[in-house]
Amino acid sequence: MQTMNIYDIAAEAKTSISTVSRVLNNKGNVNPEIRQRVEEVLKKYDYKPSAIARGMVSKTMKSIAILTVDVRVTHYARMVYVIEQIFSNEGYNVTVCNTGGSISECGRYFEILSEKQVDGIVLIGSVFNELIHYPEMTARIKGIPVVVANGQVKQPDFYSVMVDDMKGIRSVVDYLYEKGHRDLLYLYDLETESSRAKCQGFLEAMKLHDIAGAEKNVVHCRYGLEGGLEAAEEICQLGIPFTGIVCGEDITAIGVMKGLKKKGFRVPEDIAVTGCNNSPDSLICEPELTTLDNKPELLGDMCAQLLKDVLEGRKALSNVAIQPELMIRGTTQ
Amino acid sequence: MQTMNIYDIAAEAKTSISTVSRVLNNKGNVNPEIRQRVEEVLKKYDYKPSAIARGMVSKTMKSIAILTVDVRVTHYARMVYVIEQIFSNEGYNVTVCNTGGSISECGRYFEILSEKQVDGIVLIGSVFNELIHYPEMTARIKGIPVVVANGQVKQPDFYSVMVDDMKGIRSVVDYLYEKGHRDLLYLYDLETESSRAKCQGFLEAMKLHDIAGAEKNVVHCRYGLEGGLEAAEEICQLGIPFTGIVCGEDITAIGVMKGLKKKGFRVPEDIAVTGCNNSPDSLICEPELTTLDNKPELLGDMCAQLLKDVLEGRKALSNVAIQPELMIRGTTQ
DNA sequence: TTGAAAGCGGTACCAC
DNA sequence: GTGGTACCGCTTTCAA
Repeated sequence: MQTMNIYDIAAEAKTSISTVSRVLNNKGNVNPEIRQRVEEVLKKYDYKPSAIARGMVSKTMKSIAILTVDVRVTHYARMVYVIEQIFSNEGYNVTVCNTGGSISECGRYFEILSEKQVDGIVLIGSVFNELIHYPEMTARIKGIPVVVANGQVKQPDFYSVMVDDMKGIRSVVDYLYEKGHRDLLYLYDLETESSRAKCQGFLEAMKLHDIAGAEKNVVHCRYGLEGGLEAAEEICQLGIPFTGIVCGEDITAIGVMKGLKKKGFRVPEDIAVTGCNNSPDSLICEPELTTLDNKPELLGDMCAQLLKDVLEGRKALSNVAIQPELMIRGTTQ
Repeated sequence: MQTMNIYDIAAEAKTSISTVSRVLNNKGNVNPEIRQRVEEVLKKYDYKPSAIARGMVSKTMKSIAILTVDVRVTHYARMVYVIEQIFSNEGYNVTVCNTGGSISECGRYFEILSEKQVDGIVLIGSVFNELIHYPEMTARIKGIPVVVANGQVKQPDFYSVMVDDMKGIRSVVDYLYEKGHRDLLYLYDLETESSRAKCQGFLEAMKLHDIAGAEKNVVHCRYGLEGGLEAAEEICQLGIPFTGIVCGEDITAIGVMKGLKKKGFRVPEDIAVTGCNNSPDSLICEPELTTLDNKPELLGDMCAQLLKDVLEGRKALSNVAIQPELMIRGTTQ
């Protein structure tokens, strides 16, 4: 049994394809008797209309794409998950693209996605801010609505949901200040808009607390556990003139903590450590990590809703920024 | 400027759509002069052929789907990543579906995917073994090749790449035995084919070492950190008649370890703990977790290659099973 | 209420 | 080499 098309169904039900189409989509009036006949044939062959043929006329396959640096990063996966659930519920399918942070990879995806006429795109990660410098890339998806999660690309059809990273880190510093910490180090790894905002939040908070010279206390290291370990090494060479280390990422914070412990320092007794992301990792390490929850699920949800609004013609420009929330755990006291 | 189609291009280049199609696909011979003309028009309008229209005749949109319980689980995300990279390199796009482990969700996805005529499907996770009991579900994707990662569904068009979980756990027990352990507990959480194989591996290994009554030492707990903590509680109530705990999942192992430490037990001095998956988590916890590396990247790679083989008409039935490898770390001695 | 027919934007076959 | 044309499988308009 070859796979049936609408003509076969019409023939077997002794009617026209127009009528079959009508019962298929519940559109227009159909004589109950004929409808009955058609439905029987439909069932008999377990007929499924071709989404491709349908897409040919409707100009949409009901699909969206998510571009992310790497789904293996839990923080991104959490957003991908939420967005996928929301859109799959509406009959969309969600294609996932790992760009590795490379703009040219991103461009390659844009090309394919535009040929496949996806309905919308979600860009996860503030790396995609760079796109603003590559109009020849964004030109490839002209007309396709794009939602950037925690990033802004000021171009037509680009929308954003922001996370207030700056304020978030400020609240971390405020908290540490309250706890009596004055000598804080800020450790960042990735160099994205988001990490810059965090860094700025650190500096602003220090200034607000009248702590001078905080600029010297901003240090860069490689991303990840290894990066954190290396950073701990360096920090120890400075003789640890700090009572607290504020990190831009949980995993780096965890690495730093491991490194410090290896060197004989106690966390939090000798030195406090904080991370950012409220990742599952932060509950695995010991002590559990005080971290900034930037609510990836909420972010993903808001991105999905915003994109849906745009696709369905609503003009709901979400301007609210997500406010991270401090999760106080064992690495600070 | 409306988006151009092949007719517009042909008109502007003063030729026929056939010729445009030829230069587009580099098929057949085209007079260099005309080709030149066509290419100019193509460039001028930055023309992109519609993949949907193309799909209409070729019956494929060059897309595959990956079904997984939950991409937020790093172990799955690692496979998704690898498969996505391989297929996107070939011009495919990869849609990701989170079934939450529910067969009916899986069925819903099958329906959509079959309407969209994906070229192939990868099922990640041995939960999908259940499908064998739901022929009405698999009927929905009749004709679409499916590769199951570490699972087997004996039906036409279903292919498998297996991981030898049983042997893997056997090697864990062997190692612990060598280290002098005789009283081992096996802790499992999920109830999948894979977890059953692991459990069987445990029992077989114990039998091979002439340790009787191992069946009583198989305990179930909830999945995850919490589950592990609860399990530790229970185990402590047994008075810990064990010197080692073999776990089916890293995260559960980590939970158990945390729980035991809270109760004053030392790992590995008082009790050894092992996990399974060689997840990043296993490097975060302290001490670092001895764990079975079941090589998700390799598994993903092999699934992708197998699917490609099938799609491209090669009959490369991969029968080799992946052999997990023991990563010895700090939780055993 | 129904059906014929015109697209949708390509591919591929077949004359010329 | 080139162009006409018949599909691919639907939706939609328009007469009947």
